Amino acid sequence: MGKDFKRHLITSALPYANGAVHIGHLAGVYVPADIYARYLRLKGEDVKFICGSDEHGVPITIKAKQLKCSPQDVVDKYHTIIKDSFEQFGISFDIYSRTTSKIHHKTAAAFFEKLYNDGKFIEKESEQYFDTEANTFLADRYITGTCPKCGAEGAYGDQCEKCGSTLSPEELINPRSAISGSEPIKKATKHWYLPLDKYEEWLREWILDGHKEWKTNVYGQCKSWLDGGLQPRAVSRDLDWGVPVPVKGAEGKVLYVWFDAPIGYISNTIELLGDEWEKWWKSDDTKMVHFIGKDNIVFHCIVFPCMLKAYGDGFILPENVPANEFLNLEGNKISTSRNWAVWLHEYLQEFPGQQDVLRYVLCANAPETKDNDFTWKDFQQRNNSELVAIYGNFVNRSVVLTHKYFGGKIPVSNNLLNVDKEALAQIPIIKASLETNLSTYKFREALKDAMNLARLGNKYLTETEPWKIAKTDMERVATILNVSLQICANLSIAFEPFLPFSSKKLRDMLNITGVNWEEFGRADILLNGHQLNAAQLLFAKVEDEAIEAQIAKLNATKAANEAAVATTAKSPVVVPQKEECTFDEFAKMDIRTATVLEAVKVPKTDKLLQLTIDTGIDKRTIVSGIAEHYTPQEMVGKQICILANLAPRKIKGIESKGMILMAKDESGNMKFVTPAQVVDNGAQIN
RNA sequence: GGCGCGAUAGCUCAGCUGGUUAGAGCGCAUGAUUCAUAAUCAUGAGGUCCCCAGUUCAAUCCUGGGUCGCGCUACCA
Repeated sequence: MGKDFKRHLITSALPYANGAVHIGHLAGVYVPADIYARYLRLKGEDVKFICGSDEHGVPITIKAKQLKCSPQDVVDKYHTIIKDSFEQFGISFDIYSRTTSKIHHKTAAAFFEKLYNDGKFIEKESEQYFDTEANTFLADRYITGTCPKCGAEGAYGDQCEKCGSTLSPEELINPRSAISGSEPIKKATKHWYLPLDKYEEWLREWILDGHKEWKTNVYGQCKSWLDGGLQPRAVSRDLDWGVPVPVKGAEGKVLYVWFDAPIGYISNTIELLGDEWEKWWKSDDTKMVHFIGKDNIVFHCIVFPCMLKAYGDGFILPENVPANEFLNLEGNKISTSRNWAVWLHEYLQEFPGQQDVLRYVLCANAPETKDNDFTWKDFQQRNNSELVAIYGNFVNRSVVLTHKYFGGKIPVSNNLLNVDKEALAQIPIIKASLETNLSTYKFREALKDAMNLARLGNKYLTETEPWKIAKTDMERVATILNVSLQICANLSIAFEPFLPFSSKKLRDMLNITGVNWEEFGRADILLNGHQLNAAQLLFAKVEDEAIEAQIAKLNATKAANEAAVATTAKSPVVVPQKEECTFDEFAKMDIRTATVLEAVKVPKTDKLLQLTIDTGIDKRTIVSGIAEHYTPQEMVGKQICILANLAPRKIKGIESKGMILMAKDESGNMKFVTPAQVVDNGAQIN
């Protein structure tokens, strides 16, 4: 905002190294970030574009277990795939490192240590699930069970991959340890928390007053968090994979990934620059921008800034956080677990040399303001009728004609007529629009600007018709082609941030090297008499077969998914028998019949019913999460079975004394258990 | 359930602080053209600006309510 920045630090979200990168990641984060970075470099700005793999956290340890290898093996595998595919795709990171690096461990530990020594954390004990067999605490991801929302088996303690709901371990039905398969118990453990609430006022001022120009989704999300009041957030976890907490008595604890990962931006900068790094993180004249997806807003706008603020020592804050929405694929959400994605490393193999096509389509269709849909038909159409027909075709026309009439030498421009002047005058106008759009993160619009330059070229050629004039006035033809070629040279600059491979190809054709933004807009980039190289096509048509093959591939995935669902429906996955228990243990449970007297929905909840029941011994209240399966009216008068002596618990402020026994099938339908015939209330069940 | 963001031509999107006939690209139709990867250029058809109510001389834009999509977040002893 008018501020004069000396350098630009650009970060893009660290991809999680338990899978490859797909078009959703690219469209949301890496393509826009790369365009931005390339643009600034072209302008001669001092730029560092930082990224790396995020390699800690529980999902990776689980993946390792599934694959029967070490977590290190997992991250090695995916880090390599991700790094290679980014590189081939032309994402121009200055460094792509990883959080398992020594330097990151050292940096992250030191960061924690300073905050710890400065008394910036609070310590708290809490109850966590603990696996008695494996003798270890269980992170959310290490607990599996039945999803309470969709009924799918194998949901994780933090999320169900089938239906995508966010969960907490307590919600899982029939929780099991992912390590031993046993039923976990609750146990107290100590952790450190960053008291975000202490930074609320400061955040308000910084974001709500100071950054009204942020995208509405980002600003609104931040405001929502701040208005809701911030809570202390745990920064450590009981786990053996990650950066160990550098404090005495913290054995078996590591930094929580969200604390660890953003420090990766810093450690990767250190790895890249050595002692120079501080200039990039601690100078007011550095402009830092985080490119992320919308699910990451809170970490980059609230949590990480609090960490930097707590650390102090001159750390700068992001100037902007242009978070994008999500990209869907053929009408459905992209899903790694369901393999519903277009994987970058597969695309690179199946469409060799066509990086720019995907870059173009993902930018043109980027989810900047709302979720968007990627379809292969659209991909084909944009390639064939935009890249090939407009941009590629114009360049081809210009170069082919020049070879035909002037042996491939730049012809001399003579008297410029009005048409020529008008065409050339458009170039700086387009440039200005590009600059505005790029600097405000409107990459879709910016790409349109660049395309308009190619349109201008086609229009110019059609209006001037050099192939007709060639019969009478070669001098005029020389001027026309000179102008056309100057437009081509400008195109190679305009498209450089978006389509670097094609720009390079175009420059090779024009036989020029190097580009800089400064030249953009000029009509004398190519000198008279300069020899061009042979014409080659900038873009190839994408044939129907290629698209059909991709769609067939997706259909196969869909069929496989449906088959998997069908199989589980036919032969339901039955949860294995629990650990043996003694008769005494069973006898401790007081299970008996009861009748529902009243039932009401608990206000402001989706799933809770408050039931008044007659247990034979008393009338009591039970809160049960069955509102999605039974209406209150249905429940009244029904005889049910309850666990009567379960320790009472407050749910939504209501004391619930006991639990209703429910049977649940594969698709998540819950049915209460009832005696075959009505019996007296309070009848014991053994 | 709470909160946030979105909803504008067949598709993808612009529409600044409310103001005469709501714009662009692609697709479609018609015409022109043939240097070019049957590419290009011109013209045109296409919209209850999600719905309802309100404020206003005037609302796509403001207010209230609702519907749908997505994200964050809460309850399941």
